[in-house]
Amino acid sequence: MSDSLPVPLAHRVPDLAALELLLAVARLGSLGRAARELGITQPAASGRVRSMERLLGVALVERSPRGSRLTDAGVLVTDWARRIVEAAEAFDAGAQALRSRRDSRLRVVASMTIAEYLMPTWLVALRAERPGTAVSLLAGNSAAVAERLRAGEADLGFVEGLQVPPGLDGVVVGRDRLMVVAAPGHPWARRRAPLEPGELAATPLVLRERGSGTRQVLDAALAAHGGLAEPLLELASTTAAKAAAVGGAGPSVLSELAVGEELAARRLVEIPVADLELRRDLRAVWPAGHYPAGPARDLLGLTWSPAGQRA
Amino acid sequence: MSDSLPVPLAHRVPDLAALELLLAVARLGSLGRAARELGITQPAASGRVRSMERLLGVALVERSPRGSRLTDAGVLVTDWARRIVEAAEAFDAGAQALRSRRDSRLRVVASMTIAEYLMPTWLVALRAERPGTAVSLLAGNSAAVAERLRAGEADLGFVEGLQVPPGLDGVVVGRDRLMVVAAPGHPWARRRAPLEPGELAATPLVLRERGSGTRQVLDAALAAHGGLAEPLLELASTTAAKAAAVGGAGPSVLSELAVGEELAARRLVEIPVADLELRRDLRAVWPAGHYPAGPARDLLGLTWSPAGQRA
DNA sequence: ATGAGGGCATAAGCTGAAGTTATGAGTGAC
DNA sequence: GTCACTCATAACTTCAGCTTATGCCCTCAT
Repeated sequence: MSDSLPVPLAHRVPDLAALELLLAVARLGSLGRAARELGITQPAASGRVRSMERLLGVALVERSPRGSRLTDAGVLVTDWARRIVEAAEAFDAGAQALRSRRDSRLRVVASMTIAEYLMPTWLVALRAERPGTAVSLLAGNSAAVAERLRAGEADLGFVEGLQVPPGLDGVVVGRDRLMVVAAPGHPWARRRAPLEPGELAATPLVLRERGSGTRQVLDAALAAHGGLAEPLLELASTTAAKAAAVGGAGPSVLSELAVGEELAARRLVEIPVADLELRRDLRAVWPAGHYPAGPARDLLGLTWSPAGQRA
Repeated sequence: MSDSLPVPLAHRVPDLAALELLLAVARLGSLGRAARELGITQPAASGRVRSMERLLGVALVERSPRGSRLTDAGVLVTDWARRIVEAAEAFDAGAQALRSRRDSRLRVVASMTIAEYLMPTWLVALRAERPGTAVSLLAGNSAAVAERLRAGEADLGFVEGLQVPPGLDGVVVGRDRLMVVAAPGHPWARRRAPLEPGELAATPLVLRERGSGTRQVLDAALAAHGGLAEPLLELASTTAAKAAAVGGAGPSVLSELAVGEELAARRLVEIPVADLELRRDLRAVWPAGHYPAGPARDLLGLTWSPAGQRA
């Protein structure tokens, strides 16, 4: 009767190699071809799929002497697997940029929020379009971004802020909105009327520390409504603030980029606020007068229309 | 000079167990505590983190005699890792529902699109709110969903369609929009003026097969504009159509749910169309007169406000 | 018909990654 | 000074997963 620890996720989900193989089988229609593509032997591929089916308790692939097709369940599983693999690709692109510090053809500096939530996608896109461009990524606040660019230590920067830092030129590549969020159990989640700005300002919140971009925007927006109350908690990272809010510590104000997953899974709910503009621009920036060329221009081109603009 | 095969992703990205460990270290502030939480020994955790750092070529954790904190790079990597782990959790929730066919407390039938793109998130949310609810999931078209519900073989269904199937009651839980998409290199991607419906109707497209929900909506919307031209390709799954469009076979019309990732990464771009309503409702449905109770009601409650409504 | 080729499964053997236990060393609290 | 906590290192063990070698099944071309 061991009250055993919860089985870790890794023991219930096939590993990346297996998921990649499944995608290859779906695409190529044969275990053997998929095996060749991944550089393993056919029996290895056969075994991987079999152990994956055993793990999941569902038949995924219909084998026949003329090839293999996905079963109905296999189609679903493969689509879900694709999500994991895509997240892994983004991870890889980001990690590679963290590693290649020096001698990169493109040196990027970005604010934390952008580096966390947007950069991996951009890097994947860049890799697809210009394979072999070595990118290095550094994260820091707006001042640090500006500093590095002016010192010639970076080719392209990204900041979220109210205006372009002095000495730099830039273009808006997207917008971000701060949202008031709370755990679904919080009283605010059951309100019918939107929150009044004054109410928000007067309530102790879970916030990032003073000096963060998020905090600055919020301070500015609430200055006209009596100013921000003393925070309930002051945390050093977006993730920590999010975790505190999910855990029910109190309402928080976070970037919509940061809470997409939490909203979708209902771990947080958005609290509408009346008449409060919490948008901020996301900008690509570079040293004044030096419009990006080469790889920097390639990356800039990728950031113009996608994701961020939808809101 | 072996022109070696590309190194598979799995060799460049740490495995799930390592990523989970990293998240635990970030949360708990100590390798040992994280190890205990995952049911392994401290040296094992220490080794896992070390090999992860070796793989990525970046220091992730700052060890000290009183605990461990993430480095700057570690914070970024951890946030990227969280995405992978969340995708894996969704995968697991979905897979578990595929497995437990019989003797489940909640039997769900859903259309393919909903099962693929929305159900995993809902299941994760349900698991968080009502742990231990055994769910079984079956996917099929609208007619099959209705059939199972009427036969009492399922407790709750989800369909995307223009109206509620006969014999069922339902509520709208979200909306979906079909989008015209093309590879970034396609001439339509460089248009300035939006596409005219007549133009769209007259162009051979990459489409799902006749009978799919997507195809029906498109047929109906273009009936007034001369009807759909003979398709360029007719494919059996959304994924196949998406892959063909990404590969440049031609423009396609797909659910916004299906193409989020591709748009963000610029593998596809949306082509605006003038004056064409391609929305469709996503509905939860149940046998007429039998409003869901128990676990079915719990799940229904989760689907009401999140994701789908934003558009 | 019959052989070639592609597809998959099984069996036997090997290897290495990753776990365990056991231990030591640094740091801070009391 | 000792206890309680951290983490690192070393030696040993185990087992998952690979490879090679084979065999069967099916289809298609000769």
